[in-house]
Amino acid sequence: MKSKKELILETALQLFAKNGFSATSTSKIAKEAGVSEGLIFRHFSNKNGLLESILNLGKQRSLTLFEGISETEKPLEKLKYILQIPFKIPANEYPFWKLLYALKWQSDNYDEEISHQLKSIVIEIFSQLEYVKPELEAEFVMMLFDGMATAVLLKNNKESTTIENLILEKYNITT
Amino acid sequence: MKSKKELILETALQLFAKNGFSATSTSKIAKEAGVSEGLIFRHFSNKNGLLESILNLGKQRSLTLFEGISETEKPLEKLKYILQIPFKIPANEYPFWKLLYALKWQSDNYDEEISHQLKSIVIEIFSQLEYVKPELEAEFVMMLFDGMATAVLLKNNKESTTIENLILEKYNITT
DNA sequence: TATATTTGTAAGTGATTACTCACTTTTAAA
DNA sequence: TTTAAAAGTGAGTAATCACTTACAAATATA
Repeated sequence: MKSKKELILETALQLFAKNGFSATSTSKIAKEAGVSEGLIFRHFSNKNGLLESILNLGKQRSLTLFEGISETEKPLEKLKYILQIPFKIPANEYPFWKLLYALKWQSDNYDEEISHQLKSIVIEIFSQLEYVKPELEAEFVMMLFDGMATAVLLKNNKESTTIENLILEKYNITT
Repeated sequence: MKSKKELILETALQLFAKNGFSATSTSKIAKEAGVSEGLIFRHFSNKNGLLESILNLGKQRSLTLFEGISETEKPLEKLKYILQIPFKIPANEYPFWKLLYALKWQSDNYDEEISHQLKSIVIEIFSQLEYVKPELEAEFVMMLFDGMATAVLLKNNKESTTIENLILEKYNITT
């Protein structure tokens, strides 16, 4: 059974992802979660603290997506895994990633951490594959990655496997 | 010389793009623009009306970017032009596109109009180029397009021409 | 010049905001 | 079982929200 603290976090995440952080009032969160508004501030210092808790929790849970990269040593298989990540996001984590991508566009909240780590991994991959300009190719993959994630999160693409295969073929990855 | 109405529109666009629509109050806009708050509501029915005016004005100004597509009949040149669009956005139009992309993530405001028009053009291009699955390839280009626009608008990429050329090469387009 | 219309302001409005406080209930340790 | 801490509530708070209203200044038309 969920604690009321977890209930607040989950409800706030849903509302933040759907309507935005500023447009979601603490009173709405409390009402939706079925708790008193004061309880939010007992568990979290303030509304921003609530957002940070959501972000930290979401990162912990979601970074498991990236763990699989190091399961293989072969660079092309690593690349294959990375290019598949956006399509492997579980539906229950959509709200978290939506929130993260939405916050990107508000300057002060832009989280570069995750994408930076991923990019350096991709650079290493293209170095091993002896690309002439591995940094440039990695930059391209990161752009593609953003585009894929956007497509998955905003349009609920039913035929994701076909586009997934198309992308893999462009790097001569058999499926 | 700018009218106060134009001044309000311009100021609101800057603030909406920087801090978000909900986080920007009409009093902030008025103070920043140096006009009384009441004047905002004289010129625009309400805060949402102000947003719509900004969006309409921005679209009119910015759709000139897309006019160039029909200047040539050759499909590959059309494609080349389209793939270059994100890198050709003038800096003074950044706030508008930032606002548009930020609004994408709030469900009810998601503007599909522009991207839908563009996608059907891209489908036609790949049909003429005799791709086996033109819709799929177009979907890929649209994803790439979103990723490029994000990269340009969020990271102020200094070496945009190199990544631009890389992308063109992937479709065997000489530069 | 006289008048009508548009543009602009200052001071409001009730509602909502994030957050606090005094208090009660529940849980857990001694 | 006593007691202390943690969890939870509901009624507040001042500040800010989007928006209105009554009125003045500027502009255009006759």
